[in-house]
Amino acid sequence: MARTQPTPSLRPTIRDVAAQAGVSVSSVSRVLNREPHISPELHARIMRVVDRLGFEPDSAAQALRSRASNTIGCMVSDISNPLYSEMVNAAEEELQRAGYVLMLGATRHAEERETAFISAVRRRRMDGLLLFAGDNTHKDFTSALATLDLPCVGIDREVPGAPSVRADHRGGGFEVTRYLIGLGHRRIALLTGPAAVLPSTERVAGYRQAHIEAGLEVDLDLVRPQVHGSGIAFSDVCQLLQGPAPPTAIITLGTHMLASVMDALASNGIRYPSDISLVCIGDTDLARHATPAISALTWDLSEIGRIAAKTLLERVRDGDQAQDTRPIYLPTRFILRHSCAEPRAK
Amino acid sequence: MARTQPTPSLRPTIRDVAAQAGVSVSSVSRVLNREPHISPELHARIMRVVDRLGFEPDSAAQALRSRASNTIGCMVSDISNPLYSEMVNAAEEELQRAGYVLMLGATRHAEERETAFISAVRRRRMDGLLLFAGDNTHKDFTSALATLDLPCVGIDREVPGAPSVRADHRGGGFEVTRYLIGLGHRRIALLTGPAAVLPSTERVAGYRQAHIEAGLEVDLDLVRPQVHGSGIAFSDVCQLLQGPAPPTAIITLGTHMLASVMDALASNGIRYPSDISLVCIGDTDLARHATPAISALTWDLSEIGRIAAKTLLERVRDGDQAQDTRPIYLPTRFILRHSCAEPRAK
DNA sequence: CTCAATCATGGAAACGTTTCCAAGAACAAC
DNA sequence: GTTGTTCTTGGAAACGTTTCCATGATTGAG
Repeated sequence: MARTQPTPSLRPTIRDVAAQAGVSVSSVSRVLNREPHISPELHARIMRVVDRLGFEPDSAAQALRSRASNTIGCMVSDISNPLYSEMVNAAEEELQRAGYVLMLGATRHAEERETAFISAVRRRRMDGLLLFAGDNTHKDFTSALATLDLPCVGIDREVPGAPSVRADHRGGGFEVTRYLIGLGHRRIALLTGPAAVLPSTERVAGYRQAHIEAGLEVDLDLVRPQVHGSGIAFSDVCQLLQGPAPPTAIITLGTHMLASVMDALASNGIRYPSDISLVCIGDTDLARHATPAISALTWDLSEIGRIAAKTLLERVRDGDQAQDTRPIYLPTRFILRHSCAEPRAK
Repeated sequence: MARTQPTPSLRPTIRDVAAQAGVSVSSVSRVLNREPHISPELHARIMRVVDRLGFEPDSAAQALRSRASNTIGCMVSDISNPLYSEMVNAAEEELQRAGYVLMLGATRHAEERETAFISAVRRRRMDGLLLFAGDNTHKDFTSALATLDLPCVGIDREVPGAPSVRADHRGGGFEVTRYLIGLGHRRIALLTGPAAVLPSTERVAGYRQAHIEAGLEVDLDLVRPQVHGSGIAFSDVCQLLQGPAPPTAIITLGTHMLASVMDALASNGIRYPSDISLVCIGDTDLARHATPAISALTWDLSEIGRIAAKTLLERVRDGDQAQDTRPIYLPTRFILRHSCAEPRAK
């Protein structure tokens, strides 16, 4: 954090441009900001000098004076998760096109890093905030966020007073569960993310709903929210398989988790679809190319990222009048492959 | 870009703190910046007010005055590529720990977006720049970069005057090729990224070297640099397989490309390892869990990201004296699985 | 022809920090 | 007791923009 003594800048300032063009500083500013009431001659004269000098206005000075930094914050728990990186990628493209730069804050699920990022957002005068799925029980974070008073958009996350863009995880969970129930399964394990994260909450809700509609009880022991990382699913699956009433079907996340579920099946000598049915949430190369190929629930990640970015930009531009905070839902799609069958007769 | 009229800030400024504590503004600044020669009483009095008011210094003003933004730029072609997102993730962690924020610029392989990002780096007074692998024939970008005069670190990329952190792609390419040659293969296809990107260049060099050491000719028709995206590998593989002298082994990138190579094999009725041998570069869930499992070349992505970030931070802190620009190499590791065999006797 | 409105520009005051400079107090050395 | 140092603090000038206000030149309505 050691600050060094400022050296005289080598870069031309707006004053240099004004001097060389023989006009006032405010005229240069007006030309650069495309304000009305400027004569063509003045415009041409100034732009010539701007080009010749290669003048680029200083963002810090602009932000200081005008209170806008052309910067959007992006808070995500784990950018190395392909689900997130694909959404971030699409969002960044949209923001870049509009002249904004994306500031990335990876929280790694730690609330202190979430609140720290909020502080950075405020100090840096970011113009908007993209909030990706995260633990909604973090109270300190929620209250820090509330003090922010900044255009926000939630992605697979509820944000008080802000719109959100979400895949229909509840509907997806429902559809997959209903499909498995329809095949005759009665003990369906659900391996999903941490319970306090919206997609998981919704997924479990869909799962329950499917059971209720079929008149079945839900055995909560079969619902296994996984802490982050890939190691845990393995032992959970082993435990379920070796328990007194093992599941006949497993629904699991496609990213990270699917691989360790497959490992667990293999090390217990269990094969799909004959011994157990398998569905994964979030399509992956692995799901597509495993043998047999694995049925998967999928949705358009890029589209979510794009819509979120566009929605946020609208709010940034319109200021406070944008009060439509209804969530935007994107459908999921169930891709049937060859990983499911009727359960074995007992 | 429409700027609104600045409203009187609700947030306390350093002046408010000074007034409430009954001290001068410069004293507050000194306390906040941990400068020496401050009496404990003054320190306590100021910090009390800082805490009570929840004062957070404004980054724009700091950047304007001190010419440091505590911001690191990160230029990457495609953040949705798991190879990159994992490195970025590790780098971000390191930077965050040091109090820096990462500004992401995804170029999507377009030179205009590369130069635009350089401009953003300058305008925003970023303190350093992480440059991920990209097309090294982009002259406009190279010259724009040269004018920047900022601490940089290349990742799987050469940057004039700056150190770089790289996996030993040449060694990896050599090792894999030698292994396949050792099995008896004489026609080994190499599907890699665009030729002008360092890892591909190096990989091809290793591939050639292995051929030369074995006294074999290199058939350049077998070396297929792929343009970005996954579609192309499919047709390239089909073309090779259906050609007059099809390869008996394929080396392909693990990310994106492996899946379409497998598709191409399947649709030509060709099975590995019996009909053809297969190795992928960059380990993935798919490589691990395909049947048979696919031998893969791997390396430590997180470590690369961490080292790059640390190296950059050193350079940012030390200013210009850090003149060691030797590349830092990380080893690759070849994981033998069951996707290779001796070529069929003709 | 007058008076007001609009246009086109310039001057200067912000924005919120850091840092230079000055100055008094305390302290040490002679 | 004088004379330098070193501490400790305050005042004020930057940093590079945007934007308010002022001013003279046009224009238009009556």
